[in-house]
Formats: sequence, structure tokens, C-alpha cells
Amino acid sequence: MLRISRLTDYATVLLATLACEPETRQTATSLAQRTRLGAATVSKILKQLHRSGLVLSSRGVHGGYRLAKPASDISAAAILDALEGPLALTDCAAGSGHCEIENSCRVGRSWQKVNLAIRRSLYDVSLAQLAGLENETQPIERLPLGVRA
Amino acid sequence: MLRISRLTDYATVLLATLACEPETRQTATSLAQRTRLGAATVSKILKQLHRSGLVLSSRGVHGGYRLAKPASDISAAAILDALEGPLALTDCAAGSGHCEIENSCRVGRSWQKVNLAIRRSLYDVSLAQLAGLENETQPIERLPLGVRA
DNA sequence: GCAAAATAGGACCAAAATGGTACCGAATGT
DNA sequence: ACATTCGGTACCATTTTGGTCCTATTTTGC
Repeated sequence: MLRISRLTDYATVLLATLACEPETRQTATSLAQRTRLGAATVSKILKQLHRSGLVLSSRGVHGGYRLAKPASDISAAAILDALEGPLALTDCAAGSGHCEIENSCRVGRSWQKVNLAIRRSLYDVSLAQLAGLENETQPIERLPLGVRA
Repeated sequence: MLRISRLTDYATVLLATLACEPETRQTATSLAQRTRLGAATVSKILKQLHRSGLVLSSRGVHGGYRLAKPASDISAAAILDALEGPLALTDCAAGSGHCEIENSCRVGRSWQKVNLAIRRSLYDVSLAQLAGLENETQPIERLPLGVRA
């Protein structure tokens, strides 16, 4: 349930790799080698990340990519947005305006709330945390029995 | 980002409709009419909900469906699980065991945490709330500026 | 016992999303 | 000028999704 796309996962890996050496510019090809992902794919993702302003790029002989801001200032939500767009949890919430099903509208509103809650979770996780660069501050919380992660 | 499938959305609508009259058994066709969804689709979803134990069913002339438990005891997470399976946020987390990318493993662990957080959000929302049957206890919380829902 | 009503379980298909690749143009440093 | 590297986009194969249909099986009522 609620998967993120594989590309988004890759993006995280790439960003994490960049986060290890925030000063150095790295080319798409070298990133591809380091992460063992396909060169074309890596390139595609980096372009997208650039468009969303998460990485800076320079062209030319010594060009490459680097993080646009400190890893601690990049949230998981931002990464998700960058690759999957700001789509909402449901069609209704995405808001084309008219939901044909009268009954569902009531339900739709509620999904929005869930949406907010989830978004907040994502907003609270930084790239630095994802990359394991920060000391673990909070212990993993337990879920009620029978609830699978 | 992070959409739930349309079928899952429908399922919520159906469950919400059932929740309005928890005692009465309703047939797939009548539910389809009330929700204005396709009959075949409704039927398919209800079968799935039955398999997952969220609704009870009886066949025969006066058969139909009803909720298996009070609406307040059915969580959004349960609904998601019922229709989309207990898939994790990433392939890595779904755990076929070997992730080819060394670097990503570190990242993978972190997604698990995000996964938990999201899951908890979903676990805290009941069908009763989704259906708007409960009084709103908590106000909608504000997100930081620039964060879209 | 039989017919009607209703669910159970798949098979099946079209449409959309996804992942991956390739091509060409633009910028940059030597 | 030229090699290098990013930028944009188009393209294709595969998978997923949404939706329909067909054939049991169970239950009720006559």
C-alpha cells in the first residue's frame, strides 16, 4: 500500500550520495557508477531534481550536480513532490472540482485530513536523516500489535 | 504524490454507506445505485472487503453486505490494506531481501521509519471519522507555508 | 424439488502509468 | 574549435489499474 515510485527511491539514493560530499560537484555518470543505476535513468532523475530546485547543476567540462541546500533542509516531502508532483491522496482531493458521487464528497474531505497528517510526517523527515547522516535522535516507535509496517 | 487507488477510494465510499445503517444488510446492486458506481465494480470491491474481513456477507434471496464491526473500529489503514495489500513504501522495504544497490540500503532503513509514521497516521483515522459520523474532535492542523496538501 | 436472488471466484481486456533508453541541442571550460 | 556535460523531449516495452463478464455456489421462498 502507498508505495512511492521506484524513481523516487532512486532519487533519494542519489541525493543521499550527493549529501555525503555536499561541496563537490558530481557528474551524472559518476553518480550512476557509484549507485550502480543506469546512466540514462540517473540523468533523467537529476534533471528532474534540478527542475524542482533540489540540486544545482553546471554544464561543461567540469560540470555536474550538487545539493542546492544542506541535506537537513531537504524534506522527504520535497523529494516526493519533485518526482511525483503534488498529487493528492485521492482524485477528489486533487480537485478537478466536480466529484460525481455525492456521497463521496463527505468522504473526500476526510481523506484530505489524512493527507495532511501524512504530509506532515513526510515533512518532518530530512534528507540528512534519510541518508543516515544525523545521529538518531528519536527511537523507532512501536505500532499496535498486528499492524504491519 | 502518494495516491491511493481509485478502487480504494470507492471502497471507502461503500463502507461509509454501509456505516450509515450498520444493522441493515444491503445488496451490491443497491449499494451501486446509492453510490452511483458501476454494479460490477461495486461487487468486486465488496468481495475484496469480505475477504479481508471488513464486511460480512450472506448469499441468497435476502442476502447482502454489512459491516463486520463498528465503524469506529475500522481504521483507514485496514481499508488500504484490504484493497492494496500490505505493500511497503519502497521495493526495498517490501523485502525480497537483496537490494542490489549498496548505498540504498542505508536509505531503505530510513524509508521504513517514514513508513511507520505514515501508517500510524492511517491507523488513527477510523471509518466513522472518514464517513463523518463522529463529531469533529480535533481541528485541522496547519502546515508550514508553502507546503501543499 | 425448483426457481429466483444474491454472493464467490476468476478470466479477460482496454487504458493508463511506469521504468528505461535514445537523440539532439545548448552551455562551458581548455 | 572541440570535447564534455547538462536540458529537454520523444519513444517504447512492461506493468498496473480499472472495469466488465461469465460461471459456480449458497440461500430463501414457493
